[in-house]
Amino acid sequence: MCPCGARSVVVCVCDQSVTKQMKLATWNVNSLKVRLPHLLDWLAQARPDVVCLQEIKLVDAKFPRAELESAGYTAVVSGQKTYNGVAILCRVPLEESSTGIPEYPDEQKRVICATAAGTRIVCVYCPNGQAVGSDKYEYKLRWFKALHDWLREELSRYPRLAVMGDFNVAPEDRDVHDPKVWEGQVLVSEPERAAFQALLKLGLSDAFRLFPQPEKVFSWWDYRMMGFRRNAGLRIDQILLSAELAGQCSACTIDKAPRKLERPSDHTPVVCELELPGN
DNA sequence: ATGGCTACGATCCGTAGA
Repeated sequence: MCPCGARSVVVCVCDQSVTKQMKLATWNVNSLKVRLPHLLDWLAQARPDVVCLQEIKLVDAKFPRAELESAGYTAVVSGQKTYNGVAILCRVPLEESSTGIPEYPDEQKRVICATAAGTRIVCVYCPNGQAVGSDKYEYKLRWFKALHDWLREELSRYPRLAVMGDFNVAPEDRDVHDPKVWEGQVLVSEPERAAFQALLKLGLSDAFRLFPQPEKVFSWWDYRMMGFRRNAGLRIDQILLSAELAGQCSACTIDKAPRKLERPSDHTPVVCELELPGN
């Protein structure tokens, strides 16, 4: 909005200022090969400026670069066959991109970051953890510690920082359709929630909780047991914003529409809007 | 009875996801 009161303008005729919006999104697509038609439709409809993708499940050579370029997006990719794989799509050029957590060697492609118009974007696909106490659960907790220590550095370097992705943690009971059923399970266990809270303590805000929200809004629903129809979901996909970006955030929503389509991903996009000061 | 989908890469079942 322009200070003169005009809404939804990039350049207002009142000439008092220039207002720019930046729309950020994250979506675990669970196979980019299968979901490409959904993604292209959603990009055309939602028109986000930056999109973080997780579980693309294909190698860089098979990334559908041409189709996404035709849709107006450049991309940086860290792909992997069958499992994991992340990418960032952007309507303006991406700079300073890198992959993985520095000093945390990992075969699994879970992290990619880049700078878009002066805003640092970190795309994460955090480990699932499989079951509390399993080897994969221990890996998840170690991985979160490495992410935490790295993000501390990244925040000091980039005051305009957004960490977006599938965190595989439902931060609070209100992010869980049935907390009794899930109590102590992977994705909601106390050590996982503590690891998520430690990220917030670095000075990041869960954008979704910056605003009043309806109850029982989730970002993932199990394919089984008619999870979506029963709204038996979890909010495990988040957008974390540094203080500077949180101050510019005007909305954060979860778009359920793609989850209603034929052959959907089990996750649906999380979106936030930034109001950038002009001039 | 502890399942139930979905994607993938390998077969016609196992692994993984969450």
